Amino acid sequence: MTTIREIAELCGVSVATVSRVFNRPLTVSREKREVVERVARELDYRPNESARALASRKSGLIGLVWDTDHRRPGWRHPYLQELLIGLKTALSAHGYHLLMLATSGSAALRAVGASLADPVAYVNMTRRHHLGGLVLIDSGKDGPAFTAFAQSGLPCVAVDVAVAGDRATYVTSDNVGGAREAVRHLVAAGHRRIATITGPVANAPAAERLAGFHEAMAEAGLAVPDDHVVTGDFHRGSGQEAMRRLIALPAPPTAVFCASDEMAVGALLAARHAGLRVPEDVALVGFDDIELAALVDPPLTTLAQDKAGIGAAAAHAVLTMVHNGHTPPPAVLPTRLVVRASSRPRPGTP
Amino acid sequence: MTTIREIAELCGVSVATVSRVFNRPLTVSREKREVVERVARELDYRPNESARALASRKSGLIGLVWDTDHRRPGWRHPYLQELLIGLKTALSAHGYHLLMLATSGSAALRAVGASLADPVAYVNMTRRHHLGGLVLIDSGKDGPAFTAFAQSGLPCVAVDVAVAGDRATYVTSDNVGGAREAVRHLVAAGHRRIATITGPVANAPAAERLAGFHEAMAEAGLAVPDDHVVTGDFHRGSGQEAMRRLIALPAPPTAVFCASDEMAVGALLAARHAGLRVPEDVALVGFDDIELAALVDPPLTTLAQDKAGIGAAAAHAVLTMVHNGHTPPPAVLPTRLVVRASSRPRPGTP
DNA sequence: CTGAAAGCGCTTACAG
DNA sequence: CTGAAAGCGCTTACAG
Repeated sequence: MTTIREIAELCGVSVATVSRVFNRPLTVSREKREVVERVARELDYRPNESARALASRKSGLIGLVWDTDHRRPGWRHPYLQELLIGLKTALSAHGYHLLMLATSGSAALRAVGASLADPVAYVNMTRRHHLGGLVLIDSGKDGPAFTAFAQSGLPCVAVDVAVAGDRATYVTSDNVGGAREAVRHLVAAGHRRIATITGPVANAPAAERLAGFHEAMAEAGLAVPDDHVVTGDFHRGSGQEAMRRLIALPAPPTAVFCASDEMAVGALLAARHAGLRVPEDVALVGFDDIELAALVDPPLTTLAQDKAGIGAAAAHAVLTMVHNGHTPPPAVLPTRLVVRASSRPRPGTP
Repeated sequence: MTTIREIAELCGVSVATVSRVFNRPLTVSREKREVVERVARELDYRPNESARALASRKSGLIGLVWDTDHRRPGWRHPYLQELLIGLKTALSAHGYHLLMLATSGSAALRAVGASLADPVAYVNMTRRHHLGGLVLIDSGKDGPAFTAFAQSGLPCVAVDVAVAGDRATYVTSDNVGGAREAVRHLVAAGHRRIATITGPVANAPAAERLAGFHEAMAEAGLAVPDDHVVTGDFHRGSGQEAMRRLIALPAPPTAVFCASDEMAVGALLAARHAGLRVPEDVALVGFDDIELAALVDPPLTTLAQDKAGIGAAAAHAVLTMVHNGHTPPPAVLPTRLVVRASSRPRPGTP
C-alpha cells in the first residue's frame, strides 16, 4: 500500500502538502495539487484509515447499537431489515460505513462488547473507535438506556424512542396521524363500534397510536368503552389473545384497529377460530405493512411505514450532527394507508 | 480517556510493560502485572483501537460485503436478517465488531464505497481499515466477484457460494441432502409424478437442490420427464408462473418440490387459481422455512435452513483464519424437514 | 501557499 | 522480565 510519504517524495513536496490535497484541496496551489492528485491516482493511493482516525480523532464510521440477544424477540421484527438497509445505503452514499457494535451479556466480555445495562461501555467503544455517532435501534424496553446515551454528549439518533439531549434526536413514523387515518377509514366504511389492540404500555409508538385512535374516535363522536382497548405487546400471540377477549364481549366491536400487523394477523386467526368472517363480521386494520400483511387471507388493510425512509432519515440526522454540528429536530415520517380486503366497506355504505 | 502512558507513569513502569500486560500478560512479572491491571481497572482504561490497529496492523473488525443496491432484490430475502444476527452474535462473543462496508454504484463515490464490479476497491478498504477478514453475502449473481475476493489472499468466507482460495472458504446448507429428503418424503406419501421448480441456473444452491432431486428420484426408480423440471429464480412470481406450466401439462405432477419457500408460495397461489386443492390435488414442499411458510394456508412443508447457524459458522470460519492462520474446510449445515399440511400423505398410503 | 516538527496512542523488535 | 527507541501513517498548529 502506498503511503503519503511515497507520494510526497515522488512529487517533491512535503507530506503536509499531500495531506492537504486530500483534506483541504483549496489551500494548495493548483500546480502542486494537480501533480499530487495525478500521482496518487496512478499509485491508487488510499489513506490508511487507522492512522487518519488516530491523528484526526475521527473516523468514517457510524456505530449501530442494536441488542440482538436471543432472549429478546424485538430484533426479529421483519421491518428492521429494510430499515437497516435504508440506513446503511444512506450512510454509504456519504462515504460512511456502519459498524454493528458487539454486544455481550456476559461480564467476561465486558472489555470488548457492551450491554445495554451498561451504556458507559458503548460510550467508551464509541470513543475508542472514534465513531462519529451512534444510531440506536430499540429491541423493546431500551428507552431508559437510550436516554443515557442521549445524555452522554455523543451524537445519537434513536429510532422510535423519543430521546432528548444536546446532541441527540430521533426519527419515527407519524403514529398519531396513522392511527387517526385508520379510524377515519373504518368510520367511513360504516363502523361505529371500533376497538383497538395496543402495543406495550411505555412504548412510545404504541402510546401515540392509541392517542391517535382516541382522537379520531372523539372526532367522530364515537364512545370508546374501556373494554374496547386491549393491551398487547406487538407480537402475534398477544393479538390473538386480545381478539378472543374482544369477541367474547356482550357487544363485540365490528372493527378492530391493531397497532401492528403481527397482532392483526393474530386477531385474524382468532376471528377465524371463532367462526367469524373478516371483514363481513369484523373488519381489521394493522400497522407497519410488513410483507406478511399482503399475503394473509384476507389481505390486511394497514398503515405502511416508510421503513427505508426511516433508516435514511436516521442516517441524515446523525451525519448532520457529525458535520454541521447542529442537532436536527426529530423527524416524523408520514405513514400511508394501504386498503386491502380486511376492511372492505360494509354493505349499505356509500 | 486515559492512555497507556498515564498508567505507566502511575505504576512506575514503561509503556512497553503496560502494553505487554494487555497483549502478552504472561511475559510480565506477576507483581507488575497485578499493579498495572489494578490501576487500569480503576481508571477504566480502554485501549485506543485506532492506535492499536495502526501499530499492530490489525483491528477487531470483520467486514461484511453485502450488495444492498435497490435494483437487486436478493438482499430482501427474509432469511438474511436471522443469518446476519447469527453472524454478528458469534463475532460479538469473540470480541469482534461487524463492519457493514459502504457500497456505491456511482463512480463519484468510488473513493469511499466500493462496487462489486470492482472487487479491488473492497480489498483496498479491507487493508485501509485493517479488517481481519471478510464475510460475503450473495445478493444474486455475485459468484464471479466473490471468486476475485477469494483470490486476493484476504481471509474470506462466502455464504452459499463455493469459492476457493488459500484463505477462502464457504458455508452453506446441505442442499443436496435436503432436496433428497424432500423427495423421499413425497415418495413415502405415495407420490410418483413429482416435479421440481428450481432456482436460477448458475446458482450453486439451486444446482445442488436439483441434483438432490434427481438423485432421490433415481433412487426411487422414478422417471423425470424434461417438462417436470421448470426453472425459476427463487422469487414468488417465478414459482407462480412455473406452477401454471406444470398444471397445464397433459399429465400434471401430483407433487412439486420447490427450491424456495417463496416459489412454493407462488405455486400455492397458482394451484388455488387453477381450482386445485393442496395437498389433495397437488402436494407442495418448499425450502428455507421462512416465517411465511407456516402462515400460508395450508402451511408449507419445507426444509428448514439453520439460518443463525450459518451466520455463526461463517463467523467461526473467518475467525479461525484470523487467529490460527489455517483455512477451514467448507461448512455444510444440515437442513431439517418440517412437515406441514401442504404435503399431507395421500389417502391409501401406509 | 508551504515545510519542519510535534503529536495522535499504541506495538514490537532489540538490548540488556 | 524490562526499558529505550523506533515506527505505524496520518493531521495540524506554527512559522515563514
